[in-house]
Amino acid sequence: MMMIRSNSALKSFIGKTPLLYSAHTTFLASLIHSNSSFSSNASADFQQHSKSKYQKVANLNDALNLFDQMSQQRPFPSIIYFTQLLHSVTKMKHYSHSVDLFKQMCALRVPVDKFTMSVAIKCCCQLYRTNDGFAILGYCFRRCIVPDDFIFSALLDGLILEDRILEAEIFFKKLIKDKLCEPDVVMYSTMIKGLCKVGNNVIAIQLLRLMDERGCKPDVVVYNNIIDSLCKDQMIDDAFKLFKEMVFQKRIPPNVITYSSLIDGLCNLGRWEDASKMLQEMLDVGISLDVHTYNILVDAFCKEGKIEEAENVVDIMLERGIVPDIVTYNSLIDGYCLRGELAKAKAIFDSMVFRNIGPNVVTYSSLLNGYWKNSKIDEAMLLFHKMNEKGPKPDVITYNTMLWGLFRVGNCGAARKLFDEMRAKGLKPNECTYRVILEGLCNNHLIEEALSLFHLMGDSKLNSCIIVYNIVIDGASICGKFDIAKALFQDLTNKGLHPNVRTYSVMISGLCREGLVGDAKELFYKMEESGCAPDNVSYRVLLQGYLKNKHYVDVEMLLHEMVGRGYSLDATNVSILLDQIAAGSFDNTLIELIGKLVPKELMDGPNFSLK
DNA sequence: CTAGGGTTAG
Repeated sequence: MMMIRSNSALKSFIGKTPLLYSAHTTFLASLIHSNSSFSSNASADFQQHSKSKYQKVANLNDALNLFDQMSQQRPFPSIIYFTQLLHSVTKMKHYSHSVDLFKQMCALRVPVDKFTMSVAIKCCCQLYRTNDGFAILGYCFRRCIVPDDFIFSALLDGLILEDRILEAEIFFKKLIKDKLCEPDVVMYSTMIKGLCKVGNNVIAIQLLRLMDERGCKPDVVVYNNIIDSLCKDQMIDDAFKLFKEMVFQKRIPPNVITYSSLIDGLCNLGRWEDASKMLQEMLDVGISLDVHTYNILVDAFCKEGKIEEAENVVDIMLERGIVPDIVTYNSLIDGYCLRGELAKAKAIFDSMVFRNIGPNVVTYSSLLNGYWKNSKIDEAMLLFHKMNEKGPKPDVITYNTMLWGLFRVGNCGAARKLFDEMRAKGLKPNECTYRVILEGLCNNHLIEEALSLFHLMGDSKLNSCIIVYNIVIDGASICGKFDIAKALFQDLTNKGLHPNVRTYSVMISGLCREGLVGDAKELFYKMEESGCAPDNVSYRVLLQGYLKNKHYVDVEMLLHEMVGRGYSLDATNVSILLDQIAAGSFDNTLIELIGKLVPKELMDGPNFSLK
């Protein structure tokens, strides 16, 4: 059975590079040969028996009914039972109901204690209402309840959830300085998570060292936080350094999350063979893949366009008794969308209902994204309509997707309306929203509006972002306002921002568009000096500038450099070069040089017969 | 004696 599937997978790889093929196969092989993972639930069952009925409520309704009964008894049942019930509701993630029950308890004068407070604070924080959490902390002080690590951790976590990292840091330091508590491993881990969240891996590692020095031994969760963050930032070598430190120096056994993070990091870098090795290592040390790990693999295959492989992984999951969840199906939808197979994506979307998995906001957004990327305007509009009628509530990402699509088809008016609508619904546009709008306006030649929006952002985080600058600089330059582009380029350094490769490429392209080839060349060689090496795109842009401005003297040198760096030409370059060859502008040595720079994809095209 | 906190996937 498995062999047949592997063979069909094999077919899909014919024509691809052998390395990729074997890496994928090994990858699958290690999946196939791994042990089935039917873990014993004996201990869980045992624990079930010792649990009270307040801890075992199956759903929200039961919990609410039970609460009603309890609140009518006199005297009140033990606060322990109330708190257990509250905790059950919290574990079901019905945080707002939990807070509600807590409020009722207070109103009924049920003698709430530290444990109750702790659950209530936790719920406020998870609802992005950390300020309310702090209000309950004040209530604790008034009631002479001394808050403990649990309460402080919940508050710290809330600040981090709301991206209030600076406040989190101040709070954390204050706790230590005022000796309100000595942070334990969970609190350190939470603070470290926050630092990682804002990309401050270096400080996170410093805190890891500090906690060790202060006598709080880091555990696998602390390491996982940093390892995952490093993986997400594509700093996989650092991640492995930490991994080895954890395993060999600290003797902390990695868990399924450690491996999953590393495998995810490797897959995102396209390092299939290494990912495969890690998967094997994980199985060798006796850790089975869980639904998250499988989902990472499904997602990785989907992102590579290897849907057949992804489907194989799903089959393996099913065979092993691991039920694919909404994340699995969302990845598959993404994968089919990426390949332009919208009917397949829609089929999965529709099938989810039968599997008792209701499509969530991610599912809808993915399919919408697929429709827009493939120019299925009507389908996108219809699906969005359906979503508003009877689907999950669209979130910022949904709106960003819609805005992107509307701008792409040039419907700036509808985009405007939708933007107003999203704000009317109380959704806060994020950085991505502004990028989408700026780019949309620029691409539709509405540079004035883009600039006024850009200036409207003032000195916020939003326009102190190099990506945003790149968009506006490019937009201004495309719209013939190169003086503005130049001013913006100056402006960003004044703000202490560093131009990146893209910024330089955009500027070089702009200079060339203005016919200022000399300046373009100067900037091109300056960027390397500034520690920003030109990439393939920079070369292609400059070459295009040289050619379009008939600046032939530097072409040969540039081509040689491109060969040296292993770069290649794009379709535009090749097309102009072919014209020039036909016109006799280049001699034979140059034609040979060009031949080395034409990528295989372009060679196969019917328009290019360059040998 | 019974109760509470942190890690992976758009």
